[in-house]
Amino acid sequence: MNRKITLKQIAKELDVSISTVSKALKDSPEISDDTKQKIQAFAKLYNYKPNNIALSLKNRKTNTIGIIIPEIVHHFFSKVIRGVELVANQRGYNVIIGLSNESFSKEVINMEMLANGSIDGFIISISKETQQLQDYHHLTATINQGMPIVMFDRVVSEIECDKVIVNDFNGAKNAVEKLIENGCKSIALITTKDYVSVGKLRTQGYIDALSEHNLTLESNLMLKMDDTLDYEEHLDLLESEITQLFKSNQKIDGVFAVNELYALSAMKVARKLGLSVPEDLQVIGFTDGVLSKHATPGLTTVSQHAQQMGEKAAHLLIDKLESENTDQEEEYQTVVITTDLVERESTK
Amino acid sequence: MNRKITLKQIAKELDVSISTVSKALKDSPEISDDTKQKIQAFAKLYNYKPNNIALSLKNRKTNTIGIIIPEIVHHFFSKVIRGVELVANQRGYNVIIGLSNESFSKEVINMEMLANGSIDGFIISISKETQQLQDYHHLTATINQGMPIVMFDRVVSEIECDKVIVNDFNGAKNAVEKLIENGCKSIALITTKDYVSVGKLRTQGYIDALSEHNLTLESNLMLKMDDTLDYEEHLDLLESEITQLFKSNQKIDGVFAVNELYALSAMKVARKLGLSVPEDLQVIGFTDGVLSKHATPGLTTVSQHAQQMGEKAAHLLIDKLESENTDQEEEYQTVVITTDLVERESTK
DNA sequence: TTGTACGCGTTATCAT
DNA sequence: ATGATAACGCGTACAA
Repeated sequence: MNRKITLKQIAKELDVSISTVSKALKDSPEISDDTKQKIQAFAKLYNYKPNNIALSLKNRKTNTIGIIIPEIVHHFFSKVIRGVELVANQRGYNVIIGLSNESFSKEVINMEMLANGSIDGFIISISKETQQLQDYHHLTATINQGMPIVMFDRVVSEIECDKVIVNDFNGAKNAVEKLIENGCKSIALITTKDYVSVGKLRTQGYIDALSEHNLTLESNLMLKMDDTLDYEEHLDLLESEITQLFKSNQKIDGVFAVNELYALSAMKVARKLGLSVPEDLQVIGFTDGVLSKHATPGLTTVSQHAQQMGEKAAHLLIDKLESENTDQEEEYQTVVITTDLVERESTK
Repeated sequence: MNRKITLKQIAKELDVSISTVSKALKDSPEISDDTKQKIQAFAKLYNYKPNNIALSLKNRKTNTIGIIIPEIVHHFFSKVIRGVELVANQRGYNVIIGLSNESFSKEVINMEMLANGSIDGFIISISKETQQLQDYHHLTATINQGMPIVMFDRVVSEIECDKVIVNDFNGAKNAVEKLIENGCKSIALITTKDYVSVGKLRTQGYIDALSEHNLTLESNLMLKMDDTLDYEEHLDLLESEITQLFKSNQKIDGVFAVNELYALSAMKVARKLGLSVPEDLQVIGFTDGVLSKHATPGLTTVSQHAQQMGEKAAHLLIDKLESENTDQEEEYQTVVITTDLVERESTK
């Protein structure tokens, strides 16, 4: 068991001072070639590596970024993490994760835990509960401590910081316009309750698309699901509500859903009711998931480019961290990632 | 901008010594109630929290565990992470992630980066490339440094450490036996090349099940895919190979696949060839993914309980970390998580 | 050319 | 009851 070796131990072993060792290891011209060689050889032999914690303490910089997300078992978020990790690694940073599990208190606790020196900055997408409570004191507190934050996807206008979002409004609008172009006359919307920021924007895109094409907005074509239930419960309720929706509005020939699960459920219910997709009913979902690709028929989706969002968020954060010498110019930017419509078999 | 306050600053502000502040904040009986109150109130006001990095340095303990995985955009691994994070948080630890992206060198670099003081121990599932190269020096080096490792899923017998695995052999065997019970006479296997440890074990389970039930093992019913290609390429090749398999062996009435993608592809190809599942062909896949549940028909699977694996791995690691006072009794355990057969519509 | 001293923030031990 | 000091591991300004 060869515990990690320290400068001190090398110094003692070679009978020189600690600073001599330190300098020798970074090839300082102050040290004679002789001793340099001796020390470097010894260090190599014992595989010396400086201790990160000591460096962090000394430099007041951990080279670690924290990412706080509501859920990790979710394609969108895991892709974002991949993007963050990719860029972080390239630029010499580590990534530490905190899961809020959609809970406000876990989000707060997690952030406080990490903010006490463990990391240099946050990348965060807030929990549903936080969005409902509209309590952002933990975010402002963190920012006030001089720790930069980058928010992504679920973003809050009250907080001043860098943000990375998707053009939810336009993405949704384009999707609905696609349905209209494809001949749909009666398009249903399946969305979440309004407090979820992204759901709201996508709903607005749907509304605008309809009105711009002179289609009347019918409130009974808009299904708003409560997504605070657990998965199974949610799924059951979802299917019964969609069944209800289709049965009481037989003219429906298009569906726009704000996420993958809703879109898939719509297709499933359609099949049960004997409607064929895309002939009788065309479906588009907003998502970056795997299910769409493997569904039958393949689901046409609005792709969110999650990994790209993660990459951009990481760049923004690290840029801020590494320019923090020149403070005062508190210029925050909001980067909008453009969505793409990925056409599969659920549309004509 | 209220930067984080330190003991030193409090001491200066209240005109006492640093150690007085430190003691007062932990309610030491050495300090008079008067000063304690004063100091505690002040600390509360400025929201004092001890700096984690300083504590880590002093205690030589970071209370952080590192998890190294090949890929995060994968249901199995993200569920494992969720399990690890859950337990880690409960027990006062943070989690830092490193992605190897199935590359040996990235795995090594990541581990070295974290091993220099950033974390107390590792939870790891090694990359395919590492399995191929059979180079485990980074693992032994880490262990020799006194840093505990827990391996999960993709495990190596040459390395002595705690391990968490799934009963790949039995899970596969049970699945194939299920097919046999359901009347299948000619069961195909879709698996990976042999160097992937889990694929090997599952293949062995298939072989044993057949031989125990006196079914002859036919090598042309065993399709071994090379999974080092990229996703799209892999998928295309997969489908053509499966098509080939089905066409040249028309008697096939059952398929056991070592992962979700292979099973789904089998169903897809079957549909194209006009075979109906489960009437003409029954399919079971080894997986913990989302696709199975939402496939049509729903795919019967061998569930791996990924989250439970993560939880167990975290407990093992933390147990070891917190008992390390009493060394010498180097007792390592291998925990086997039992798989379940989740029956859906792809079997009778 | 090498070594000493200090500081990063904290706690524990040992004075006063 | 309070304070000074050392130590965790490192780097660097300054002294020898």
